[in-house]
Amino acid sequence: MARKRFDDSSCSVARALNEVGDWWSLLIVLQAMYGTRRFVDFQQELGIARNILVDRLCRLVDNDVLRKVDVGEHGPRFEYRLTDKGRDLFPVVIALRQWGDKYNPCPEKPPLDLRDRRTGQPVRQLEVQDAEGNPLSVRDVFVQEDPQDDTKQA
Amino acid sequence: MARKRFDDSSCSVARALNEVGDWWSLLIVLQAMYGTRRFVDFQQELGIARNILVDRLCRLVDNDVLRKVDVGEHGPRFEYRLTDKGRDLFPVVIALRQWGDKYNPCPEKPPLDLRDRRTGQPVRQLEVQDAEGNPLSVRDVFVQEDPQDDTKQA
DNA sequence: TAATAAGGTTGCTTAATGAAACCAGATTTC
DNA sequence: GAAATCTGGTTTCATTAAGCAACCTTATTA
Repeated sequence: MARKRFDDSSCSVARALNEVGDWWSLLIVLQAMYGTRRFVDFQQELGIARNILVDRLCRLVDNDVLRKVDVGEHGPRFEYRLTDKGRDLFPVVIALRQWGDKYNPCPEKPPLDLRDRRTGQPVRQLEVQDAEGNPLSVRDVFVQEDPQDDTKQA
Repeated sequence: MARKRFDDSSCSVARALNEVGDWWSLLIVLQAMYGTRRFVDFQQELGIARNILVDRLCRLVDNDVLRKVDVGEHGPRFEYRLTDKGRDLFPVVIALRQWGDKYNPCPEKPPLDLRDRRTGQPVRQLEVQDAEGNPLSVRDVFVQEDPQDDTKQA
């Protein structure tokens, strides 16, 4: 049967995964962050099947993560550009990258070295913080229960 | 054909997605962060098919994201608990949650209110920062090229 | 002794993935 | 000016994975 969707889930993580939680969407967003904008370039850099790429690009455009722009001087030529919503996936991608670098480093080459364009300094390790900026682990947080919230759902 | 895997990809994001990038794995990790540990509880709270749950739990255990513990006093009774590696997905989950809350809020109820257990203060918005703690956007960073790294791959 | 619970496994159906072929409009090349 | 090329797809088809429901085994409870 069809893959289950979470459009109406009360969990925002589930709803987020609904938009970018498949195998390709986040990688497409990542490529876009690297500067890729054209259909053929996504196809070649990711090695994704073309029909799947069409499907994912359309879905990302529908979900306002990418914007399809006709940049053709003579004849149609399209670019897929990140929207603000798409750019706001930056922390998600960085969090995944740092986790991957920590636990599944590539044996052959060092991890990609992301740096601040202005200072040349490396990007800081992401962490969940409290109001004062102190690091928080899973066990340090709780869900403030809402009186109206009768049932917890996925 | 089979879904493409990224085990050998040079991109750590791709390798990370290989482990937790399908529709269910991250939600299972999320549930585990909420405190769920038992097979039936995962099944009921997520509404996932049992065979798929078996598959995902096994994969997460294989990838050292979860640990399967026999807690049976008399007879087998199992718990699936987060490992350190699994707990380190906290920033990923929080980043996704904050993104989801910002762009796809649930119309009926307010977003889950995550708070610091110690102070009761809400969790701070995640952001990518430079060495001094200033926020960085996608456009503020670049990849420090490695001399040995001849080809960029997905 | 029967019923229930935990933790799966098996079979079946349907949906999604991937490869490759094809296609149409525009452009460059010969 | 005809042929080849590029871009951005669409179509077809074989394979795989997801979802559902039924079943199964061991252990506990009624």
